[in-house]
Amino acid sequence: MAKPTIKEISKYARVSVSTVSRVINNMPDVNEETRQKVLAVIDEFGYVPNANAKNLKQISSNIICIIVKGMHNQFFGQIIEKIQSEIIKTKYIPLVNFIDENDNEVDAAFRLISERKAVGVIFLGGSPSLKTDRLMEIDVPCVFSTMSADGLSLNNVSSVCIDDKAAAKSAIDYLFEMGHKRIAVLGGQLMDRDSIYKRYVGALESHREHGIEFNEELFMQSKFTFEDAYRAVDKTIKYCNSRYTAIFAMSDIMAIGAAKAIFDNGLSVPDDISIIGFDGIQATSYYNPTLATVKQPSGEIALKSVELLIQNIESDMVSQNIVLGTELIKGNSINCLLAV
Amino acid sequence: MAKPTIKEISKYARVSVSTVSRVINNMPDVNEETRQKVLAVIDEFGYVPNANAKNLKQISSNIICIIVKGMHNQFFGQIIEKIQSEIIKTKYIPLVNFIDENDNEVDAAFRLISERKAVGVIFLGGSPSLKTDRLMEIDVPCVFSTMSADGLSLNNVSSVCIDDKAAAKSAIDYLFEMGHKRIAVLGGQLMDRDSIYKRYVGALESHREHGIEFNEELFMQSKFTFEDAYRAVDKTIKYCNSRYTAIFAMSDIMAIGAAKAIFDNGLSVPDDISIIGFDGIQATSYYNPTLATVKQPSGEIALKSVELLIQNIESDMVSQNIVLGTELIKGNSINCLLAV
DNA sequence: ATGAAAGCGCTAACAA
DNA sequence: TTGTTAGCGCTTTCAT
Repeated sequence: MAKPTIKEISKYARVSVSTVSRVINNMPDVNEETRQKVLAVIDEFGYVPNANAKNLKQISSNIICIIVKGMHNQFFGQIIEKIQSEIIKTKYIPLVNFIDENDNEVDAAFRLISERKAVGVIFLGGSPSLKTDRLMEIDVPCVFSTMSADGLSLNNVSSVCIDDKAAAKSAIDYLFEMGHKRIAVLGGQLMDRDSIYKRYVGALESHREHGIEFNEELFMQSKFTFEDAYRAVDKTIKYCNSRYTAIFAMSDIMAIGAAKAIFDNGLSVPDDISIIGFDGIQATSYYNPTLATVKQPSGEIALKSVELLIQNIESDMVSQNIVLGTELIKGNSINCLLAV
Repeated sequence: MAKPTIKEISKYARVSVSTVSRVINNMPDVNEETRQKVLAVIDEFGYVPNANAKNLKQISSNIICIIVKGMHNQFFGQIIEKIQSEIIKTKYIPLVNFIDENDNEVDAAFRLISERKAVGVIFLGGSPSLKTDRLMEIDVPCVFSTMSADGLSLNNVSSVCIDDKAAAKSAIDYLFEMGHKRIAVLGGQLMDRDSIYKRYVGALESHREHGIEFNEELFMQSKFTFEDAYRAVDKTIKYCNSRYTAIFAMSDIMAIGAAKAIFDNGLSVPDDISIIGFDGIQATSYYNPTLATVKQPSGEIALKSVELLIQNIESDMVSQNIVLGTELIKGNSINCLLAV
């Protein structure tokens, strides 16, 4: 038999379709003998229930969809893998969707919810928080992973992230501690994504606390890619008269692009310019020199995202914003400018 | 209205459900006026067809599933993204599934085909070719992406990959050209994955052609991770008496791990030990020094994989094994030992 | 504990 | 060109 249906199974097991349905759904009200008989037939014919029919009937599907925007880096890679594996342990089914940088992530979520009857959504990357009007219309729980939903006051949206401001501040604080005074910030478009702006504010705050005014010229805007970070840093080295002794990069990928630009200009990391990155991807530990970074607890972020989402799906919990701690990894990419 | 169905739309548009169905499926036999009217109502109510119902009815689903085993690297990341975006351009729907290193990828495919009625499968990573018996039972077209299915003689299985043997050989040839004689090979478990074995054979062949016998001691086994490659290389530097002047790593990730181990032992790349990697991920261009590598045409692999699969889904094509060319990227990680 | 039967939302004959 | 209708495979009342 090619693809047996529940009907066929019921025929061969000499029971009704409802009984077979009860067996495959582990209902308690089935005679043990009957259950065994049905199970045997299912096994014999290699029967697999048709998820489409099941979901059609049940209206909802226990699909959790994960919408990923911009997965150019291992940081997201790690998180996605972990999210998937955590979801699989439950009765839910992960559906990973990579969307283009130019696509609207909330629209994508909508589509999946309508089309596939997804029961929950995890957003990874992008800036769904800027699409509140559309987001509000989503009638299943959502979790922003690595991005804050604080202040959004949407009760279907929760978040698991770090304190971007504090994390960025700790990085700059460290640079100041090491005697740096002219610190460049390599980041994305401000306002564009919340976390980017917060990191920027953290950088400013650290400057203020150290009694140093941040020179706007030392902000280098770049996309979160190797090449764009390279380009940005290369340009300032070649053409700008604002000199700096350290760079705070808003991602490790950018930090690596920056480092390469420095090397290619015949300079050294950290002797000429120190660098600290952000995220804590594995590649930083294997770079030459080992890159300092602010490590996000990616495993924990993934785990909490899934837990929180499932909680929200199963009970009517209120929206929560979980903030996790970061860890400063010192590496060998920062020079101490203080006479010891 | 919460979630309008085709019925509701038909009611409000004052047409029958079949007409609505015709409109949403772009059938030609609909009066343009009627079509516009229906479209307007669909838009007004924000109607989205229920994919479950559609697939249930159609038995098949136009879902293409992509089974990814071990996505620890950007190489796969790039390919997945491209495969997704190519599939989206068609009428098919990508369903990405990451599976654990210990899970059986063919079983996973089976599940998706049965449960979701997937119409095609792309395998990325893992070693499905070792599971021919189970693979044979799959009744939808499959494509191995980056892995060869040559010699499998399963007519539902095609592949898009590079010539691993030739590619590895070209890397080692280049090392010989640069005057290296004692070349270490850093690779995975032989026999485990076809492509790994082929790369090994390519390495041997190059040695033979250059009249040099490959010293088995110079084969370092490692998983395809930074840390394991690091461990393997660190060990040989510290404890082995077999010295080498160059390493051929079977992946760029391994090459980076190897490089770091060399640096941490106070040696230099390329002055003490030269390195060439494999895959051609972006990180190699941004490493310090720029790493030599054998670049796989990842975009083309992704594109051809999708094209081939769809061809096989739509017409009854015979199984094909497409082999694409690689490019040797020279980088700065290889020292020339020849007196010039 | 089990069965009969009514749909879930959609497509695809077939009829008009 | 449009409408009517019979299922697709399953779950879930409601009887028994």
